[in-house]
Amino acid sequence: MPESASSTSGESLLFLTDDQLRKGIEAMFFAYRGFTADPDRILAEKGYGRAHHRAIHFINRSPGTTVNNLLSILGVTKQSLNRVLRALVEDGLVESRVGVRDKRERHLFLTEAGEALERELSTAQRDRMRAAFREAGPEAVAGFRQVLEAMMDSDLRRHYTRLKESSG
Amino acid sequence: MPESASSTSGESLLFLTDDQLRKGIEAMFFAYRGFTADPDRILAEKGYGRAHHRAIHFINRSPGTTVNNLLSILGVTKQSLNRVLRALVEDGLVESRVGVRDKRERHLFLTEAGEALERELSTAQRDRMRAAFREAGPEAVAGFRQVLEAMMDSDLRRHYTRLKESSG
DNA sequence: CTTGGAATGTCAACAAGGCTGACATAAAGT
DNA sequence: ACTTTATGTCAGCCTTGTTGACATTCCAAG
Repeated sequence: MPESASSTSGESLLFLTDDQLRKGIEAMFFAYRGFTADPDRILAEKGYGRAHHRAIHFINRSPGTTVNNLLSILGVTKQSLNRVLRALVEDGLVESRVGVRDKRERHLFLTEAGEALERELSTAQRDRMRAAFREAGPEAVAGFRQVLEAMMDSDLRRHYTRLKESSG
Repeated sequence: MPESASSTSGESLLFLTDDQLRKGIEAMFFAYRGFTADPDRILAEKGYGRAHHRAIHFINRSPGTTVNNLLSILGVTKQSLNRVLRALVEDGLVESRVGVRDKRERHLFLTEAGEALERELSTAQRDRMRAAFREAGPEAVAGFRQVLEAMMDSDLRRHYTRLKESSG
């Protein structure tokens, strides 16, 4: 039986009790389902999955990015990403250009059609996020972001921070 | 081009700009990876996956729950859950008892071994959550929970609230 | 009481998207 | 030129989602 946080210093660390932590864990679980629900529906209609969404999202955020860079952001193997990218290229949503300086690299761009899908997906996801933000208020949103950032692995936080600062 | 929140009323709704929403979305994505990373490592060692973790977690939370109840919490098909439960029962982590009143139902319990694994997993996950909570502070944690609750689908929020109130 | 439908859980087969291993090509170092 | 390194592709496996078919149990209508 873990008896950790309950018996620490003295200055009201009640928010660190196992019970509070468990609530945080369950909140994370249920909220993530809501977070992905709307894009998932759109993707299913078009025969894509969450993996395609992630690729589209980050290509849109960093047009011209290489496959390798995308890999380190997404944290999957290149073989896995390759399958998804191949489908997107075949369907004309993503363009893959061989590198000029280094011909081993492929630079990735969304086509017009790819941008259209990206807008559809991100609009749906933003609508949900906006409703949640509005309901909770700006103070809560600041706390939300602080906790999430503290929960990231440090190498992922690097990616997050870089993206956050570009056009933020 | 979505031009939503930027042009709303007048009282400092800057936290609802598309850019702020995008940061929230990316924070959710990267944080969830951290959230699952530690249990995933433990599970992989033992030949289990995230699906097993979810089943173990909620059986521990509601001992004697039925398969059907678990289904509505987890949001997967009974066939999918059944595969996972079968493995856990075969490995002696979960006990499945035929219902007394209604023999169609199976009531689920963790065995000693199941409880041991549950503790190992939840301790790892709580450690991460505790570090994040401590770093962010109690105010941030309150906001974190508010936003997550607002992001849930209403039927999932029902489950969350019921669990939250039991032993909370 | 029996019989037909609803609820519950199980088995089989398939698809998406992770994974590792083997390999092709291009660049870079010796 | 030749090996080493980086990058991307192809093949095949595993987990965990999915639907479809089915067995059992319960319950309500006849």
